[in-house]
Amino acid sequence: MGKIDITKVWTLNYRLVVSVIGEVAPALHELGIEVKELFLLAELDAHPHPAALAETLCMPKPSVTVYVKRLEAAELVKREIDNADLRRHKLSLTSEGRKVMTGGLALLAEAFGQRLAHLTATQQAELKSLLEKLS
Amino acid sequence: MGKIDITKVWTLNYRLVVSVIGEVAPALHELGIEVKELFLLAELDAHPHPAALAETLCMPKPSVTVYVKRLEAAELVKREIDNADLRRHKLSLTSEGRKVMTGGLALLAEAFGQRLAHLTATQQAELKSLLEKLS
DNA sequence: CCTAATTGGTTTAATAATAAATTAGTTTAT
DNA sequence: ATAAACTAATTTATTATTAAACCAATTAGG
Repeated sequence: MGKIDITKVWTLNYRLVVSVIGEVAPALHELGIEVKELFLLAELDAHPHPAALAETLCMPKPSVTVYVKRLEAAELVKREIDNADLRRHKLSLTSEGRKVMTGGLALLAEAFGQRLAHLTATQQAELKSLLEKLS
Repeated sequence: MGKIDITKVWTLNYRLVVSVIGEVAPALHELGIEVKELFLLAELDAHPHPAALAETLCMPKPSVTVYVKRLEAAELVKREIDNADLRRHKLSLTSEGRKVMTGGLALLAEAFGQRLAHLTATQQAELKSLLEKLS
């Protein structure tokens, strides 16, 4: 069992990710959101404050500001002051926002699922387990 | 063996990718290149024409134009007319460009390798094999 | 209590990325 | 030959992203 080529593994995975994103982007655009906005919506329940979203999504805070502004203008996200800490903005999905998030994740799952379909159920579970160990 | 949650697998993997990129970006910047420029350099031997790079890297052609211009200005890439098809630009790494590419990939391998180190050699090989099936 | 240091978020100013239109060269079919 | 269709790459004009500087609220230490 020789050492694996790290760069090769990286490249395989990176291409997988960018190609799925490229595939899904036009359909998301129909839904009215950008790819990163979907990722933000998807994390909103778990991380309802801009700073936490920036941290989780590995993006700069000003980017979160911009996305949240747009999503708020589109009435997919609601912003309130957090009474526990008046600096914070407590974000939440509107019901329309939740619908768009669900629909967007379905599109993503469809595109990524087409790739995963090349694996057996056991292999899919194995992949998930390996990725969990990498976190 | 129930069905796996596709979105969960996606999220695990997406975060892995963006966090490795975020980790490597500052070091690459020291080297004088951006992350995507490294990916472009790394594909240059295999795909020496802009259109092929755009296709392989899933990026629009004008982006390739911009990156190649910068890399050429930095003397990391050389551009020639392809005598077999005069519309084409045949790109190649300069010796400095190859050095930078090698150094950049080493930084990437270091960062990604730290994650992979959470897996045994067998698991790493398994991951590689699964990703190959997904291509 | 104050003041300094931190944290949360935004704004501004600048750079990065890209869609749409364009130019240059090639191929195909008369 | 030559017009039409096609392919490679670039340019232009616009939008997206972000670093740096900022303001407001909070917390920690005298």
